[in-house]
Amino acid sequence: MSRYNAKEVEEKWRRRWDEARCFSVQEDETREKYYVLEMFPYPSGKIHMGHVRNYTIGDVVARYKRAKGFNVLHPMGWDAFGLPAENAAMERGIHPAQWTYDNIATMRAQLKLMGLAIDWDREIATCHPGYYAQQQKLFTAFMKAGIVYRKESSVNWDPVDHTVLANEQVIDGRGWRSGALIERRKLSQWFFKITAFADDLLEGLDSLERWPDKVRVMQRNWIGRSEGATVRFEIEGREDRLTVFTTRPDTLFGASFCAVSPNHPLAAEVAAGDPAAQAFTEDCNRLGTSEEAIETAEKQGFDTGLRVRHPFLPNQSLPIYIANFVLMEYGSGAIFGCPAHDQRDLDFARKYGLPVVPVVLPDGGDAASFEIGTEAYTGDGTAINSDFLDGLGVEAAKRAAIDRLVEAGQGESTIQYRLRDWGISRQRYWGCPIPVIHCPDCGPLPVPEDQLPIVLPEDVTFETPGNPLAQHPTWKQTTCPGCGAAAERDTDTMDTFVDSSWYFARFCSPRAEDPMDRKAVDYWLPVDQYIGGVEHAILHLLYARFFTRALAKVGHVGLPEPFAGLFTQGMVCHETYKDPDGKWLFPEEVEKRADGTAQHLETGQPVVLGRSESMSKSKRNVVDPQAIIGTYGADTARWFMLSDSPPERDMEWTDAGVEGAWRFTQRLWRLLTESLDALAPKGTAVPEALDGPALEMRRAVHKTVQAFGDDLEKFRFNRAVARIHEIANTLAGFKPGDDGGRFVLRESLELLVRLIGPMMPHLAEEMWLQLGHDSLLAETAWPQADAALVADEHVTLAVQVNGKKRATISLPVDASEAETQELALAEPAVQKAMDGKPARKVIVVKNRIVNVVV
RNA sequence: GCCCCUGUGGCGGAAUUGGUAGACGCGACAGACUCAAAAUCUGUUUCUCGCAAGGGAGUGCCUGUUCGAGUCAGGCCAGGGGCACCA
Repeated sequence: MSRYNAKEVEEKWRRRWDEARCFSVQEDETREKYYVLEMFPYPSGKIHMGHVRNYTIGDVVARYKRAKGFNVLHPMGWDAFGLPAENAAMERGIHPAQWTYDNIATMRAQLKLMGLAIDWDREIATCHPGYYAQQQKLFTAFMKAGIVYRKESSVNWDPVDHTVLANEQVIDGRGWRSGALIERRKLSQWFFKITAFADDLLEGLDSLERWPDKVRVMQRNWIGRSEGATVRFEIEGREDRLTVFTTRPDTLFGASFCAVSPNHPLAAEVAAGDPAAQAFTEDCNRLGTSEEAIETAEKQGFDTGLRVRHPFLPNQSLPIYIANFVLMEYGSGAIFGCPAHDQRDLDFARKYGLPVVPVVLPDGGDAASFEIGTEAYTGDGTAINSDFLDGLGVEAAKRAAIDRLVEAGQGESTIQYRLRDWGISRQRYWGCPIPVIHCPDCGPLPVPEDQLPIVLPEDVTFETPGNPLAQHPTWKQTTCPGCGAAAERDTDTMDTFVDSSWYFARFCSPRAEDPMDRKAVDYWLPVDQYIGGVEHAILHLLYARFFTRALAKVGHVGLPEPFAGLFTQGMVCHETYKDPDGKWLFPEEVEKRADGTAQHLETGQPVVLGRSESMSKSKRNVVDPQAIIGTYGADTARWFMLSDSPPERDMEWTDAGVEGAWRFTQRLWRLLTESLDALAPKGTAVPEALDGPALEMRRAVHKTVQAFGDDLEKFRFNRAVARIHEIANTLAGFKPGDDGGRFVLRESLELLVRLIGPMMPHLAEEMWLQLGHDSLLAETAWPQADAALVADEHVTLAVQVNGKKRATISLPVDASEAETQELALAEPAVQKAMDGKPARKVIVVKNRIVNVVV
């Protein structure tokens, strides 16, 4: 028989699966469901190796669970809104919709080449009105439920492009596209009240047992819950008070100043009457929020001349500064400074000559001599110099201080979060329009449901900078749903993270007239296994968790957590190449030599080999999946993706590795074709007596079936692959002598084919056909190992003398300790190592090991 | 600065969770087949001493717990990731 022709065979089976509609699913209350989902792709143009890895892993899970009898939902869609489409429009004059749908068509075709077990009937694209119309309904429902609100906030404003930029789009204080100096501007924007769910999102993490710890830790830190106290300082000579949040109310007696953010109302008030203060706050704001600016900026303050009264010491007062390191966004935008026990406060106090009074004594320290030098003491200890707190530990002192604050009406215990509400307004075209009408009299009102959807106008221009929606001559003009007067639409669109915060729910009923069909989501949700890159560990996954809670609140779903299981796969890396001028080169431009050096294929110039890095267009270290699939077939690409590296770790893409995978597919095919003449007929019963090599072979295969299943359950695909190699090696050396042997050969091959089905589905189907089956392997149940064959009859165990292996012995499973010991001591090598000395102790661990201590 | 993860052959990685370290693959070397090449097949491949039989060392480093440590504990070192003026 000829070599395996991947191209022909793969095409054939993809057609068969399509024709049989294998992967279309419906709700079926009589069957247990399993929802596998990989993070849907952004249609950037072409699929990359990261997609191949992601969807291969998901497809193995989907096909395996299907074979196990689950009703498997495995859908695909497109995260299709976003800025790159607008950039393409500006650069090449293509309409964003055109660009996006073209890319989707290309990428869909590429994904189909992979042979994924996907229900394509459920395909969705977030840029399609059928999707974002539903999202607008959700927005208005959230508005009514009080989960959405409008607030003025300061944003990064690009004065050249007339747009708001995300922090990541501001580089060294300049817009990434325009290069213009970014201004801070106040804009009214829509916010999702994610902070209302902060505690619930935090607690929910504990229930996510099938999530990586790493992701849970990252989310926990991001939410950043801090317990502490609010203190309301009386301001001398005024009626109002200065509200401050602190996690260390126990250090109040060490307070030597208060400070407010340059954006604090009090700072604004002072600045209004004092040009020097005005100049200072403006200076602070100019520095902006870029990381480097923060890193290098010195602590600076401006004394307002105002003073607050100490809450526990009526005769003492503290100065109020405006300080550049106090954030308006966290707490109340004001702090009290205790220099002795906070490094930042200490730096500030030293600079402005403020007192440094230690109020926490480290354990074992001496109160009389304890002094603070250049380092604040932030550890545990006992309160000193603190009146009624003296002698208490930090925790007890915190409680006592809070009790006293409450008694005096000057504060209370408070919980603060680092998490901030989610601003979703974007001044861009290619996104979901925010369904709100602004009326001069009635204010902002949700668009009534019967007027939804608000569809994006197609006739927009990208020639002038700014938001095309705002510039459209007529689109925004409408009437107020409240009073009927002329009013304007909100011209902002939603952050694209909103689109991806509920798509998994839409997949349950992708064509429903409402955002979702409650019966369908109740059946399918939660996603049993979600798979994607760890780069989404915080934002996307947190937003989706928040969104699900919000959906529950408005009655669309009945559960808080969208993803019961999460798997974060590693990246695909490749060596990097540079020519002598330092220009990056594509792998296909480089020829590697046997001696480890490399040269440029066309010019013959030497090539500098760089370290392996995550594949990226900018470093050109990319390999095109379509080319690989064209050369070797999808099964080979899938197999290589699963080999060697554990899926959670970064993997290295190498030519040698792919070729190895390709050789193995050929080897499997040869193994089958060369065995066909020696097989027992299909359906032959298990022979009554099997012994010798045939029995050994049969045992080995059944053990593989058992172990392979365990590996898949635990996402240990690389070990599962290794087991297939092992059993293929064993099978290649197996010679079926008699009818028993012929039976075992058939059984072994059939089991092998069924195991590789989820990983190399096309090859497996073809082999299944060659083995004489007319049913689809995709519709065949997962094999069950025979428990009697999996259990060992004999074990080999090591014999150690003083912890050093000296021999191995073989004996029946569960042999008695006495028997084991006797056999172990009888080994010549053991006797030699004991050197004539008597055994002081012999440790026998049944079926494991013997250790002789002399 | 704070939090988290990872260190095993030339390389990717296994190791029944405290019990035979290096499965499986890649690469390399030797051989078979071939006019030749490719493909395929058979060996060898942690380091080290030795012709061999056989010994010794070995999972980033140090200390400990244990009959026994890649695995557990403590302390270092190195690499990676996340957060970061968060009061």
